[in-house]
This record gives sequence, C-alpha cells and structure tokens, in this order.
Amino acid sequence: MKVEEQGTRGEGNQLLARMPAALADLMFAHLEPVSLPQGLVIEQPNEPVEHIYFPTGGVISIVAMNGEGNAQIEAGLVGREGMSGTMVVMGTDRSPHQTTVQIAGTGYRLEADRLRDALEQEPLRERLLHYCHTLSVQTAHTALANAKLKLDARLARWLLMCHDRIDGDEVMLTHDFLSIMLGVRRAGVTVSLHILEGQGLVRATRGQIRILNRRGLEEMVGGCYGAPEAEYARLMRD
Amino acid sequence: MKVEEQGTRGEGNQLLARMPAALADLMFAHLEPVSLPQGLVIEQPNEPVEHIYFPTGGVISIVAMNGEGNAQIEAGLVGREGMSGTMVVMGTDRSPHQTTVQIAGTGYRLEADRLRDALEQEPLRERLLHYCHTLSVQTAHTALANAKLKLDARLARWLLMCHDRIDGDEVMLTHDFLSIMLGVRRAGVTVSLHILEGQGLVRATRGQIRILNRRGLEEMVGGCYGAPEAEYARLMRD
DNA sequence: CGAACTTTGTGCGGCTCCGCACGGAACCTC
DNA sequence: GAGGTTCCGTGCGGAGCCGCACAAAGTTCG
Repeated sequence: MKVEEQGTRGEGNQLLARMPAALADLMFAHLEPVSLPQGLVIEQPNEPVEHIYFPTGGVISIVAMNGEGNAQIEAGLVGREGMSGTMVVMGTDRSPHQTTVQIAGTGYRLEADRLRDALEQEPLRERLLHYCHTLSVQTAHTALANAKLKLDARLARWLLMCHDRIDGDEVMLTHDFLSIMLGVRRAGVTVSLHILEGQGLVRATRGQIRILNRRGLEEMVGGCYGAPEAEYARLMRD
Repeated sequence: MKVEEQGTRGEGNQLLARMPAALADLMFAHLEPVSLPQGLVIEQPNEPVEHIYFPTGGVISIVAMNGEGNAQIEAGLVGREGMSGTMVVMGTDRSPHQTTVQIAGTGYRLEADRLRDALEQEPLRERLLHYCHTLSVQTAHTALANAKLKLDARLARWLLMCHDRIDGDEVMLTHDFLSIMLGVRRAGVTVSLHILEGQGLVRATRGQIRILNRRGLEEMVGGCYGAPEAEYARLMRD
C-alpha cells in the first residue's frame, strides 16, 4: 500500500473527507475503490451486510418493501454526502430494506468489520451518527411528501435531491425507473414531467432529464424540500 | 433517594428495563416520574431538547412538518417500548420535527445531559442505538404506507401500532386528531372507520375506538405492518 | 437496413380522496 | 334544561391518480 495512495483514499466522499489521521490504519487503508453500475444490489433485506459503500459519484437508493414484496418505495437517497450500511453504525448487521445503485457512479467500499473497528474512534462515530440522523430526517420528509404532495411536486423533490448528488445537470434515468422509486405509474411520471417541462423547469429526452431551473423546482415543492439538507449542513459543516 | 425507589425507577418502559446496575447513579437516580397529558408538546422543531421522555403508558408522536408549516405528518409513534429525544443518542440536540403527546399517559423524564453522560456506558448506548434504528425503520414503512396504501388500510396500520402501545383495546382519540396524524380529511377518517366497523374489526364511539379484531386489521394492511415491529423484537429481545 | 426491443406519449373509464358544506348527536356548563 | 361546544355523519362536484391498453419514437444488433 503506497503512501500517496493512502493520501487520496476517501477523496470525493464527504463523510470520509477531513478525517483524523488516526483513522488511516483502521479504515482508510482498507477502503477499496469500486465502480457502482446501475442496478447493483448492495444490500438485501434481512441479510447481513458485508460491505459498506461510500459513493464518490452516482446515487444509491434505500428501498423499503412490504412483507409480500408487492409494494416498495424509496425511503432514502444517498450520494457522495453519505454511505450505505448505516445499520452497522447503529450496531446491527442487517435491516429490512434493500439498497441498490440507482445512478451509476464510483465509490469506495469497506468491510463491515473494518467499519466496526473504526467506530471505536469517537470522532468518526459521532460524524457517522450525525449522518444517520440526517438520513432519518430525510426519510421522515419522504413520508411527508408521499402523504401530502401531488405527483409533480414529489417528482420535483426527487429531482432536486438527485441533482444535489450528481455532477452537472443531467439525470440519466428512465420514467420507468422513477415510477418505481416514487411508487406510481410510469405514465404518471411521463405526464408529470411534461408539466415540469411546460414550466421550463426541466428538459426530458429519452433516458435523460436535464435540470434547467433549480429555483423553480424548489418553489414547486413548496417547503417540503430542504429540511433534511439543512440538517445535514448544520451537522456536517465542520 | 431511597434504595427501593431506585429499584422501581424505569419500570414499565422497555428501554429502561433490565439495565445494568452501573447505570443507576448516572441515569436511574435522575429519572423523574411525569404525567403526559394529551397535547403536551415535548419537543419543538429546531430547538434544543432539554428532557428525554420514556413513556410507561400513553403514546407520543413525532411529527415532520414542512418549512411553511402548512403540511405535517406523523413520522413516528412512540410508547413504552421507546423514548423521545433520539437525536441526543445520535449526538445532536435538536431536530426539525415536533414531538407531542398523542394519547395521555405516564412516564419518566431525564435531563438531556444526564442521558449524554449515561451514553458513555457501552451497553446503554448500543441498546438505544438499536432503538433509534427500529424507529427509522418505522418511519421508512410509514413512507411506504403513505405512498401505497388506501386510507382505510393506513388507518388500520395506525390503529395496530397504537394498540401495541396501550393497555386494553380502547384508543381514546377523535377522528379529527387521527386525520391530522394521517394527513387526510377528518371526514375521510370517519368513512374509513365505518369500513373497518362494517368488517367487524373495530367499534367506534364518540372519542373512542375499540379494537375488536387485530388479526383482521393486520390482514387489511397487507404486509405493510410488522417489519418495524419484527426489527424491534430482533434487537431488543434480550 | 430491417427486426427486436426499450422507452415514451396518449387515451379512457373508474376509484379514491379532496374541499366545502351542513345537520345532527353527544357532551359540558351554568 | 337551555345554550354552547365538540364531535360525528353525510352529501356533492371535482381533481388526481389508477389500471389497462396501444401506438409511436428511439435504440440496438445482426
């Protein structure tokens, strides 16, 4: 393991950035660069998690599903600001959710046991607990959005959260994929996208949505976007 | 502080039960019995939490709200299996949610700083982190229910979660209160309750809902009830 | 270039829930 | 027991999204 490599480990992920040097042996040295192809399942419901992923690009998605498996919904969206496998930070090895790669990207992964070792370091544990807190705030606001917002506003909220986590303004996703995350009909996504397009907020082409007007999207969501992001900013700024 | 009092402190709350004796000085001795009248606001959004509540009866409710304050939804339900103030376990002092007493009851409260002291004890911290994990699973499944279930099924789910946390089969709540938690019209709750009554699952009278057939309610919810409860059982059984 | 496939656009009937509104029933207070 | 207040039952028109279905447009591959 070359020294200059260690120096660059963790770059691009905000949880790994600016970590104390004491963690290098415990954790940074064990980070393994990986690519995250779209559709990769990185956690299965109720099965032990073996690796923790820290994206540096792309988006992964935490999906809650019911017992029968006939209903599912996105409960959390994670990009380079976060990590998968938060249940390990919470002291367990599994959760009833599924985690998949939604937008292809790159990142690092770490064996779950290496994370458990590293959590002994108080500053890391605190930082990751703070992240888990913001993630659960995000989930709570997803519950709010699912109950109170119309589809076009929910779509706008999703695009904003996604835009926060990618480079550039182009989200590479099909309507079908979006409809699964939002728990609605594919055709519903199509018409809602037309509404957003009609207001000049986005431009959709086959398999791609370009964000044109963030501010406009935020107005459309009407106060149901931003609280989780503010909580993240409050806790993670240092 | 008399010894026999210490011995009974914490009784009736599952998080406090069977705690190691080492915690007595740090935490149990500081637990203060309180009554929880309906409507009491125990946490305000984005304000520091001063006391942590451990219900021994009754139900408290974590409510997510949007920026404008014109939309709100219940994101978490807590009874004697849990606690308020989970953000303190996560290492911060506030959250964007509001917490109120939904069904009057009793409990203990603790100054937030006393909890911070007690969290130094590894067994307690692990136990409370496990609880925070199950609470966020609950929130995720609320997001699922809000997106995919019809109102009568969401109501059935809510009644089940409430029933888990009370003594007896009678939930003392008005339709109006329920409608706020579920984020729907009051009249919608009324007609949905009639549907449940028509199937013999509950019996509603003014200000009161009696659970008649739990199994039937569970069937109605169709797999969207139970996962958070199973997760709690898995992590908290010892 | 043509065939197979994926993705998107559009329409239709129907169900659910909304906002609004009003009447009646139960309970509380004096 | 009269009057006020809270809570519940009901109705109506309409918005929003559903399931279903099919056509058109774009992409891939031989």
